Amino acid sequence: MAGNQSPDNQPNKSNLEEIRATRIDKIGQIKELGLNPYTYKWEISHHAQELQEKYANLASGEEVADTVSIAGRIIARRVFGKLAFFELQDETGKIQLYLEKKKINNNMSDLVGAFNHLKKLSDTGDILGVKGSLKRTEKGELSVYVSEYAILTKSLLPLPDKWHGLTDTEKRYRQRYVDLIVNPQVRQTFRYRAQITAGIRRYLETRDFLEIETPVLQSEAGGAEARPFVTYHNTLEMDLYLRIATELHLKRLIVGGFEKVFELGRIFRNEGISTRHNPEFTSIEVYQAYADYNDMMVLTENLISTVTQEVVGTTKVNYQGTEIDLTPPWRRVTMHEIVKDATGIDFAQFDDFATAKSAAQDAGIEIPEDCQTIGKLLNEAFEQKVEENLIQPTFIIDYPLEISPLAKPHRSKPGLVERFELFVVGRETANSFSELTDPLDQRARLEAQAAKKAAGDVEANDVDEDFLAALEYGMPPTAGLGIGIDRLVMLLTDAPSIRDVIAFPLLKSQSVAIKSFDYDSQQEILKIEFKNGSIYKYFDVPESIYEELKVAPSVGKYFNSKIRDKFGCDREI
RNA sequence: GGGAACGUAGCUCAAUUAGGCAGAGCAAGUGACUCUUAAUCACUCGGUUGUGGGUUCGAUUCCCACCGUUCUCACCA
Repeated sequence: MAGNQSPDNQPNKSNLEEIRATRIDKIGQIKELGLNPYTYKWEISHHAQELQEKYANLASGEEVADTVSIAGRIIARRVFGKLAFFELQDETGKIQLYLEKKKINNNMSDLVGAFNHLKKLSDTGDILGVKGSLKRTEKGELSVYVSEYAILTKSLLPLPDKWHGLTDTEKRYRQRYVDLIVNPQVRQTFRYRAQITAGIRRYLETRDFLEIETPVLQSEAGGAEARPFVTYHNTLEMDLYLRIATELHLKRLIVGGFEKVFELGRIFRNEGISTRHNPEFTSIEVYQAYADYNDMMVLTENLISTVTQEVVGTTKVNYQGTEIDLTPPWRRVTMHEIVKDATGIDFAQFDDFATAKSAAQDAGIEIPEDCQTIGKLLNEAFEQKVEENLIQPTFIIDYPLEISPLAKPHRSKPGLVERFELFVVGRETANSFSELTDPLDQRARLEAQAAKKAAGDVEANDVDEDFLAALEYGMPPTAGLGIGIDRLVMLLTDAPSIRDVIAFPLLKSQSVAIKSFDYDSQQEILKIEFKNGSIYKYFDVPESIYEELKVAPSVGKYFNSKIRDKFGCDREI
């Protein structure tokens, strides 16, 4: 019974492959016992957190007869001869399992040696279901006093260090599932994120806003200045763009007669990646007919502070060591005023660009090539001297017209539009305007954009004629609002990087490691052996490709660009 | 795209200053153990030091290229 076999059957190694092999061997042993290592169902009566709360007052050493059934992942094992303590983690938290040989064997008489099988065949990482009563151990740890168990899913790969966890940033992002298993605060971040988006939707829906989905694939990518992703529809034989904003379609819905619409969804911009930018990100755009940007400021304050109160429990949040007070009302200041405060320059006083430019230069503002109007100069001054200092929530209002092609001219300030942006912790977090409803004015502005595109500006758009047609049917006075959801979630979850609030952020694909390759010139087959041991055959590969591969400075880079996904292939091993 | 830093066992980290046998803890394996909770004790296994070159008697360490990550600048939200 002790099973002391000859020493030749266990290689006794412990690198990853051997750990995996050992666990696969345990799968066989589980099956030999007539059990399934990948079961179908487990009836759960409670979650860990629920039990911790319900039995918080159970005294050390006490037991209660209540039977419970829970399931989760084994994250720690402390095994004695006839007794074992496991830590089980479910979505809500952790609870200890008190596993006693006598009790388990008595209750699981159908499985001879049930306790020993658990000891031998389970590993940290396995998904386990248990039934039992509640007991607080003599040392004070609330535990499920297990009478019955089942290994629900056998895990083949070892978990990261139980004490240090997983800290390697790259692995955390690439293998988020592991990150989620071992870092409870990461689960909490995504729980918050879900609550925030749900809270936003609830807030708007109770105020009679309708969420209407608009196309992600568009023949014109408009509504913002950004470089789009391009894709191709085979049957229609046309290029399509992934949307860079939801604006132009939501406005069509306003034309159609809806008075309050919004869409919370994914936007795609083919631009740089940073701690504040991901190529796909989530925005919400809200449009309300018969309202203006003043109404949107109130909506923004109330929406964000309400959701923050609901999710975080307060409207004062700590972001990277700074307390951010989201209690409304928020500071409102015009762009002209705040730039004047920061630089001493009143850009409203200038009549000609040259004077304004020299004043700006004197104030230490760097002026890029394409900055050739007073409005753009003002915006440069704002971005360089003001933006990063706007820590507490601040509405910057009344923007220059030339940087706001979809906004309505200001009702009393020439050259400006009725627009605001919300800044928190130095970041643009929301953008809103009284929407431009004049189709002729809109056409002129879009045509100016199209001219920029024709001149080579990759962020400018062509004229969306259908959108202009919609405006020509007549759009009621409307205010629009866009909020960057990822940045809002960062703020509310104290996340330093946007990647911390995106479950699966975009990373570069890891390079293929090629061990060797050879070529059959008769059949035009290129055979490539990878370092992970797999061998692929690529078909119909011209000899020239093979010759180039041989002399390529980086085999992996050449493979990625010229061979991978370009030729048909079969996996041999 | 530019700049800086980093990449060592499944995980967390040493060794690099000044080139000289790559080392721990956790995890894993075997055995003991009925109150542990980073369990303990004994024994054991685990490495092409990101990849490819170069310098050298000798490279984890120095040099070059490449791959990837992080931060940052640019672009942008």
